[in-house]
Amino acid sequence: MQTLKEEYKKCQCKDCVNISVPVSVLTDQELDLLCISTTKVTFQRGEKIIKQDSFCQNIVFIKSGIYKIHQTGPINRDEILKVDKGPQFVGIPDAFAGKVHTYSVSALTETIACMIDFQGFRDLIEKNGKFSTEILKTMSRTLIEHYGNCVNKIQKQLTAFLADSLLYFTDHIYERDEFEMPLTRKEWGEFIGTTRESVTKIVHALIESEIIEVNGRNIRVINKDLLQKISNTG
DNA sequence: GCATTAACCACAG
DNA sequence: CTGTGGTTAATGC
Repeated sequence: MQTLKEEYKKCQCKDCVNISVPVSVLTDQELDLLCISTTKVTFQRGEKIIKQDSFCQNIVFIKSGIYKIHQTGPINRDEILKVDKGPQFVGIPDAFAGKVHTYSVSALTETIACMIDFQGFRDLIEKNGKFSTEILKTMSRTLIEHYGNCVNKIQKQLTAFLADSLLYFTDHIYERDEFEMPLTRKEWGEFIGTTRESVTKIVHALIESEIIEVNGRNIRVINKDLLQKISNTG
């Protein structure tokens, strides 16, 4: 019987440095429930955290690391729907919508993920209204983001949308103007809905215009104002 | 018509 | 995995 007690002792959710807003409103008892339902796993770049078309058993809290959410479409082509970094929940919509994952989540850098058993998670949703509200808030935010992103993608020309992606990496992901692009050219193309060849060509045009400097995976934005302008003017 | 945008293809580091 | 160049199709003056 020491097992259960040990489990409780080992519970780290309470002291997690990446604790999310929803989890911060849980009671001690509920935190224990969360811990029992959670297993921490580390993923290397390229490894799938959630696999499209697989049985949906848990939702995932990305503790740290950069990941992509991607879906294989009807013509066997992968489209990257979102790139983001922890801390963040992923996979919640699938878990509540059906039994099967409709998209994959893969690590782009080393990623620490907390795999949370769906039953346990659902118990918390049903038990704690404040927790549910916070989860609903984060889900709403990402949904609105997706709407905006979708319209951008359709209306903007490629150069503008690629500029968007650069600004997304500098301002949101890395919060600095020089960074190491976690996507290959092919993935970058999948991210903005184009081919790797087009990415190469546009990137070169931006280098020519002295808007960015590129050294392999290393990218440095040197004229953000102009980049912003390109992003705005379709 | 002519120019621009971007996909597709093939070949080469 | 990337870069390059040629070709092709669609769209817009």
